[in-house]
Amino acid sequence: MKDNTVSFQKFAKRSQNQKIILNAAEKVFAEAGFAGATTQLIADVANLPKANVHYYFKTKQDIYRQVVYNIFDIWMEAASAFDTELGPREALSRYIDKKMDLARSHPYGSKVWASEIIQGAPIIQDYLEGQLKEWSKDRCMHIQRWIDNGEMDKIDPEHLLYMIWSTTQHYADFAHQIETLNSGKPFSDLQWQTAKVSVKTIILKGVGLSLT
Amino acid sequence: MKDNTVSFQKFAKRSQNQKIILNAAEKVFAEAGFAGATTQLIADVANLPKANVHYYFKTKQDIYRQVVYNIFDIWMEAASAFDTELGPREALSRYIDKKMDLARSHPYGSKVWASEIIQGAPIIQDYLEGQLKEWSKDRCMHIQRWIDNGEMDKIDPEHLLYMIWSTTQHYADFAHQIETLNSGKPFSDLQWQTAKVSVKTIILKGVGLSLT
DNA sequence: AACAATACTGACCAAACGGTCAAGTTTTTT
DNA sequence: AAAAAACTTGACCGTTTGGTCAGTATTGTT
Repeated sequence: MKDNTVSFQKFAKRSQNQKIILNAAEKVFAEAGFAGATTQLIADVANLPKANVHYYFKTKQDIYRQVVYNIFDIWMEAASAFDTELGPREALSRYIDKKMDLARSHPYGSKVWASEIIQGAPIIQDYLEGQLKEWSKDRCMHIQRWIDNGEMDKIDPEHLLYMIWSTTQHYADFAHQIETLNSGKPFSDLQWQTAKVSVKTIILKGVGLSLT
Repeated sequence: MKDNTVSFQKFAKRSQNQKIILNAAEKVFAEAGFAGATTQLIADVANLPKANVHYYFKTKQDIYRQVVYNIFDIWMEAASAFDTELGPREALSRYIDKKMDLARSHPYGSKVWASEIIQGAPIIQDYLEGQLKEWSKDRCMHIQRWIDNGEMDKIDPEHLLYMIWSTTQHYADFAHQIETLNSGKPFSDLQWQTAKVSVKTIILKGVGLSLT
């Protein structure tokens, strides 16, 4: 009983501080890029001395690596919302919903991901070639099947995926631009809802599916 | 006659070297981000000594500023392809075409632009609030008019613009990811054409317009 | 040919950075 | 209670970076 408690607390402390650091780092990496992010700034945002940050993570790259891995995990979890057993309308609709929710709830993560890819995926390349490629191929295959079944228009599945990715992530990555064009104000609940509906309407109709 | 030649050559030399530096810088900024780009690396890519780079540009920020301004100009030039006098189908179709061409011909510029916005537009904010906002408002107004005229579906014009921006720019900004999913090979001419057609087909049909 | 203006460059420097470390404190185990 | 393990931190250090500068070479002007 006592042992369990102790062990748990030990684990909790370490894990908790790492989480604080990673959250701070995600924000700093998103706003400054990998090179522009300083360990000092990450420490400041985490409200810890710099040396303490280095106690939990050996190098800046290690922090960055962990941040990117976490993002990839969240992305892959959302990817499972693309449930091909539901049929094209429901599957695509739910997937877009999930990705829009993610754009709103994890804007920093999305930005870090975007920067990582823009700069040639120096860290995450393995995952792109592995899990992401596998997932994409599988989903493209199912989309093609729907097309062959006459359930939707003849569209190159690959480009449909890219359109969903780009459009949804745009609301996170380019949030600053969107906010500027929105009189400097972040989207309201209603505006997010409108965005969601607009995206789903255009894409679903665009591939020959109705919304309802 | 002689004066003209001399003046021209003087001008040409300065302007030519600046162009070499800016081209190198665009690539370096795209691949490393602002902070990760070193003046030494820019100089190496431009095949010049670092001190020579600083002879033409006082600071790294000055180079970056110029690169971003140039990109904005190119973007605004493409924006004029959105000719509202043509009617929705032609206007949107040509605009998408132009943006896809730009994604292919100026991938570095697009990446620098994306990074600048992701990081909060520290340099280009004035232009976002000025020219870009004006342009967007004007185009949204015209789209709304088309909708009111029954020429296309009732879609929030703002989100239609975002979809076009994000989808087209995705082919530049996420080119590395796309290439990875394409067996590590860059898009062929045919694949670019397929991409163009796919994007136009989905978006145009998605807002109630046919391609032909 | 003499002069002036522009172009070029190696050597240098202060500042900032990632990372280390020794000396401490707190927590856990025995 | 005392030993061990984990955590915390200010001070420090080698390296890298943006930027300078003095001196040279080249080009243009008179």
